[in-house]
Amino acid sequence: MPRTDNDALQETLIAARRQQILDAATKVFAAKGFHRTTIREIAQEAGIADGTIYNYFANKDALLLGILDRLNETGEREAHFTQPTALDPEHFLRGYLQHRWERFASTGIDLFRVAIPELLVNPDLRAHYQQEVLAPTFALAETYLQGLAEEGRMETGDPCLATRAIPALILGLIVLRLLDDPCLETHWNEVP
Amino acid sequence: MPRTDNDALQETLIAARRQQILDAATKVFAAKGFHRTTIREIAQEAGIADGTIYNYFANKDALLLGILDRLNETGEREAHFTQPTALDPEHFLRGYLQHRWERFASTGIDLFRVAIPELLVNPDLRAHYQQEVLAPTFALAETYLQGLAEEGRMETGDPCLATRAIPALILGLIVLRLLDDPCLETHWNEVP
Amino acid sequence: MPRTDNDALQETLIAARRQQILDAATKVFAAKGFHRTTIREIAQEAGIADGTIYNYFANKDALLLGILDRLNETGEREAHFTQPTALDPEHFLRGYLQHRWERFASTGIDLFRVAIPELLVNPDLRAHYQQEVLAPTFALAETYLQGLAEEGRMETGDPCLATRAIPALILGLIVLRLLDDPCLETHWNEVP
Amino acid sequence: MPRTDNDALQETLIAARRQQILDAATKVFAAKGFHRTTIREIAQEAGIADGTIYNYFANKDALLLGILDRLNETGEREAHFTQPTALDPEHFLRGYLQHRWERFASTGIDLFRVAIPELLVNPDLRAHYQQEVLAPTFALAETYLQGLAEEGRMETGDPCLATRAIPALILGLIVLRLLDDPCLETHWNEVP
DNA sequence: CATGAATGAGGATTCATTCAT
DNA sequence: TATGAATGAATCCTCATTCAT
Repeated sequence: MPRTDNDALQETLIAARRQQILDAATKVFAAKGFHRTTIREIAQEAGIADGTIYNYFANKDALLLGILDRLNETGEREAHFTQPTALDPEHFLRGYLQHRWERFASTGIDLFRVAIPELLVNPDLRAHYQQEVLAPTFALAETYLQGLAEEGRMETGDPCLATRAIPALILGLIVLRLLDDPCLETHWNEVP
Repeated sequence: MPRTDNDALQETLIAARRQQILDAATKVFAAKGFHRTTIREIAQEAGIADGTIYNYFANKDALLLGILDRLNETGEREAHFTQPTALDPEHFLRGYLQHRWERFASTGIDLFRVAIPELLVNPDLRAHYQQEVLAPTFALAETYLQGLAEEGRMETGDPCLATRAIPALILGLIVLRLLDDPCLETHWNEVP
Repeated sequence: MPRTDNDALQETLIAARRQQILDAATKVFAAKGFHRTTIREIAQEAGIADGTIYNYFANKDALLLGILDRLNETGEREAHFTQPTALDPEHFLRGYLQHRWERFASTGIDLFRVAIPELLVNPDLRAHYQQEVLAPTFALAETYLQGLAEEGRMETGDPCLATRAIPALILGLIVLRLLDDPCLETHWNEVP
Repeated sequence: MPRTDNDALQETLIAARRQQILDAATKVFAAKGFHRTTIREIAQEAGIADGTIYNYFANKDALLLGILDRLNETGEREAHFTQPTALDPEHFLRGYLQHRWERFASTGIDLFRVAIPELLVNPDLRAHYQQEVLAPTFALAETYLQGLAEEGRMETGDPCLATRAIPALILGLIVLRLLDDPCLETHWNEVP
């Protein structure tokens, strides 16, 4: 099946090039901010020509969207919540946090530095992210919490605020860390 | 002493004009982001000419610094921590939070939308803010906590992380709120 | 009335600057064609900075529109047709042609070199010009012709085609001239 | 002679491919104008890859030249003028016009839309066309007219201008038509 | 001090052309 | 020959900043 093989190879190459570009973009965006970064800088970081970027992304904004999509684990996340209801809540939470933490703490922190500023400031991006990522995630979490509450395994409060507390704490720590808080930089791994 | 009177009047006028410009800048920055906002837009919002802004601020960045300085309550804050050691910790904390909350929840949230993005991304600004605001504040808080711990009124843990927890939670909630989380928008006032 | 005076002066200055820019644009467009002309070249020809052009015209296309508007004499033209019905048609036609000829032959030929190419090729521009200039002009001419026909002073044919014949001839001569026909260049003034 | 056969076949294929490309180019140029048309659009219209075009034409300008050459009937035309001197001028003219008309009215009008704009604006192209096509054609026509004049079969005037009149009229009508004159669109076939 | 026209450096984006496969 | 990804020069336009009035 030469056609199929070729197509598959093509897609692999294209995906690889896209990743290469997004890696470069993430690095430079994180260092200088979205707006202060020029396409040329990204291209140089990626070791390609300016124009090549536009063979893979429609424009500079699309680079940001591509980066944000890397934060999307919505699909994966679902699995986490539905699997292990058997465990007691505390253990589950601890395990869940551990997982998220490792993921973000290591590779993801630069993604945050890139994503948060633009999300706060760009309404379109914000709406997109809210719909595609945050809303579904919190919906899942609320469902999960309600399940626990009905089983009496957890004190009920406002499920809405309850669900937000932990992510907010994490998010806040991340932001503080990104603000160069020296204490958090030192103790980052003890946080969980 | 007419000179002095005039000078005083002058300074008042200058300060007023600066506030007028910063108000306009905050409003537009919050709506469109720092980089997407033009000096002209700020001038129009303030009802003055473009060039006039440069009579009060050296450049566009200085507007941001001016806005950030409004977040500075370091001086005030010191008073809070030193005053009421007598009260029991929980009450104090609750009262302190209430105060901070009201302040930020109302007028301050837009300031955050302006400040956070640039702080995350602009190293100079970040260093400035870290030194001038965050470090002293946390230092005070740690001192306060240690005082409590020594008096045995509070379980000791890592003072560094402990101090960060509450601000991080608040910060995280603010960021989530700024991400248009519908739940937080609705329940914003019940958060504390 | 200082306000009024100032405003009037302002408008004069603005109009003058616009003319200055359009003059430069016409010259360079005619020499190199719309697309091969850069904004920088126009600015240099006009002796101003690149950006200044954008204080007076929204974009490069607007320069073209501005130039086309100079071809608009629709309002004036109306006067021509309504005035002198008394004269016999041949004299009128001759006089009318003479007038148009002098106008275009001298200053206007470059305008044509600029306008025709883009009109032929840019549908939006074409629609605009057809509606604003050509249609009204021909409508007037047809009305005029019909008046003559009813008075029996002229043989009737297809008024539509009849009206087009003379302008088409002129237009064709202009185009041939613009194609560097040596004969027409030599005898240009004898054409009428 | 296999070599020769192959070569002939090759040339046929090459010519066919060139025509295919020029057809596509004419279509897209006429719709969007030379400068607004990209090589990619032409390639897509022709159903081939971008690069393939460069195996048949040196560059984008060469496409235009190729299209213009299709307007060249100089060789053919010569035949027309030399053949039928016997007929009386009016009949000849009428027949000649009819022929030219049918040719241009049907397939050629798009060629004009492509050619005229660039001819007006591109000096090199203009010189080329003037020398190769217009000058010889008019020379022939003038010779023909002079022949008629000498035979006394036609009133003499300025032969130069006389020769230009009819082509100019046709050209003008074509341009008016290309400007979307509704009357001419309707009555196009009655024009001659 | 206020104004706003002028400036021109800077940057995103396009696209003709090349060339390795 | 055909392909189409890569290239990078070229250009329109924006906008922070200046300065004469």
